[in-house]
Amino acid sequence: MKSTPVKVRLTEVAKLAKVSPMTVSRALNAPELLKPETLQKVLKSIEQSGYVPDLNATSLVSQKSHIIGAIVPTMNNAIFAQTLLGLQQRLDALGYQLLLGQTQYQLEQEDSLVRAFLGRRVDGMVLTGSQHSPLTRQRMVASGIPVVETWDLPAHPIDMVVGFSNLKAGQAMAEYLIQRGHRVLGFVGGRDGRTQMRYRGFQAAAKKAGVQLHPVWVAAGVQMDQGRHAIGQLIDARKAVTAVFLSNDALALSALMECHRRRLRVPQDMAIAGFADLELAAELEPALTTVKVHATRIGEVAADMLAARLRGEKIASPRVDLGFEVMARESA
Amino acid sequence: MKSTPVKVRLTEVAKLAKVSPMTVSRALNAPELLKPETLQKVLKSIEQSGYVPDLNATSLVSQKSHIIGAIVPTMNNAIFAQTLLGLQQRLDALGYQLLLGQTQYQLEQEDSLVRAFLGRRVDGMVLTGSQHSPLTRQRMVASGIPVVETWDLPAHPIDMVVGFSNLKAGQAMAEYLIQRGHRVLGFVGGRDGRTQMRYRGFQAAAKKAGVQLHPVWVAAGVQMDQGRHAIGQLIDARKAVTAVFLSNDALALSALMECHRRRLRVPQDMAIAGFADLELAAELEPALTTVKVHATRIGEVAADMLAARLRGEKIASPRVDLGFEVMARESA
DNA sequence: TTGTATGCGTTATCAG
DNA sequence: CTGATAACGCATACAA
Repeated sequence: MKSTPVKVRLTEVAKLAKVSPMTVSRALNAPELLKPETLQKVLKSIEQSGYVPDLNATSLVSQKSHIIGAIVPTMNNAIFAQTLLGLQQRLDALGYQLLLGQTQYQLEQEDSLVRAFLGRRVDGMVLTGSQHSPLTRQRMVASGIPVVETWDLPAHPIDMVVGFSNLKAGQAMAEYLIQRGHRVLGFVGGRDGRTQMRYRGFQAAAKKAGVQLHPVWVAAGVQMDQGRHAIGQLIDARKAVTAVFLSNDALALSALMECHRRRLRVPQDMAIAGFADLELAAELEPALTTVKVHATRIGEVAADMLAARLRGEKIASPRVDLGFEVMARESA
Repeated sequence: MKSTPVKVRLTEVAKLAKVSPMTVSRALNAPELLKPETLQKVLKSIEQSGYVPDLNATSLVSQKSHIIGAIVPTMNNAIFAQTLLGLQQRLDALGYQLLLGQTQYQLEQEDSLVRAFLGRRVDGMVLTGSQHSPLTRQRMVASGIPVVETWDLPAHPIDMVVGFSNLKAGQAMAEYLIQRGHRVLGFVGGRDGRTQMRYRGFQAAAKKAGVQLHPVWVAAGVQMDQGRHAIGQLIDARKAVTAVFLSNDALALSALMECHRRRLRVPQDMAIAGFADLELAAELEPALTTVKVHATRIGEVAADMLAARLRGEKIASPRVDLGFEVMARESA
């Protein structure tokens, strides 16, 4: 049961307090300019009427929406959820709101989201990755708003970047596995750009060490159970693979469990490594060796970069490399 | 490197096409009213200028923002991420955008988010759970916009509801475990309202069957490793607990792994049950017995309810019970 | 210290 | 079929 909604504007409050609309506006935005008594009077009227300023109108006149748009492939992946968590928390503290879009790994989706967000006159944008359609790039540049690309360190960013080198991360994991004595490696990952970069790094290190490498490709925006199937495939192929790097921890979990099921000892019979260092990585038995990537921090830094730019500050570095860390645990 | 952003409005496009601003507006919103030639001319100018309509202005005059606000405890929990996934996908199809907020399980946060969203003149709201401060309830009712509460089936909803009975879900799991022969049960969960309801149902069923119950309370917005600690506590207490129900799958995973670590066989020495049926539940070894709750569907239904209401349709049922399902797998 | 006029970028409405 | 005018709710700039 809802009461008839009475739309209350500045004018209504003004009448109630017997002042001009401008005085009400000032009570909210520059209270120090008002005589204490009038301020009290106005605040009381605001309270009584339940007035909530219309931010659309404010945005229209101030030319600032105080909204940041963010686009992720999917939030149904803990790793992007973490970045969004950091982003949202920081934005909240900075007085910005978050408009969210998901592409489900479809590039066209990004185009239409970018357009919609620009229509909303977002003050800034956060994009995931560095692979965008020419149209998206063009729109972003033409808009003139600050843009942060995340999860990567492209050579030619649209504007600002916070991330890490997926190439080096893949390389580091290969080197770690090789140093642990493995001579036949497996790789399992999707077809998205960041995973491809990890593979290239992994491959380069394998080649350099003269080590064999067997990749298995799964669909982007993967179902977790692809991990199980992919490692099953590698095992059944009898290529003598002794260590597999899966491009995210969810896949790695699935693969690890498949090894248990097949009574393979991890890491003795098969070493398993993941990517992301989700919370679950440390919980697994054996604990998962993986690459930690500071997902939450990426979101926080993105928010800070945008905010600094919106305050008109010069950004010390428009390219922040947060690095990564190989978390050597039990599984590899 | 950014080019100087040229703000292009309706007027600019109109000048370019040598028509009035209204004609441009019509080219976008009611093209059938225009003479084909003028339409072509205008569309060309729009294209050339890269014009993107300012939706803030549109919202101001139309009194419709085409934005839906959603508030979740945290998106760093796969289960809410799933609901958001469903919500966002459906909203996108319906032409609405998603403004997102997280409370981190803090009630005051909800108040301030609701206020901010109302200021943005969202067309509708999606809330998580049914426990809200009086202020939030009051604001929601006073706003007159459609509101959907999710993940619960409160007796006195603010407006519309989609969810399931947490009480019955808890009860069903207890009955399942009891039927499997367990006589001393453990429960691990947080202090949030929905978990409390699950506990009440679990407790009621235990009592009815004359079965012992040992609860362990962990912090809301729990860290996953609380699962490990909690079950360790139950085991060390030597209360002869043979089955533990953890209020989410993440906790259950952690508990399950702790059992492996202690060389307890699951389910023979200790049965483990979770809640949510996250993707990982089926992947675990042994596969996790849990309660499936249709998280994605909750988001979809919420979107549909809002959209129907915003189209002015009568909602057949403002209370949708999506139910749940005990997924009997190997762990219990 | 407070009030008045004006405009932000669009669309509803009414004329032509 | 197209254009002129007046709003939408607020804040900037100036006046009093």
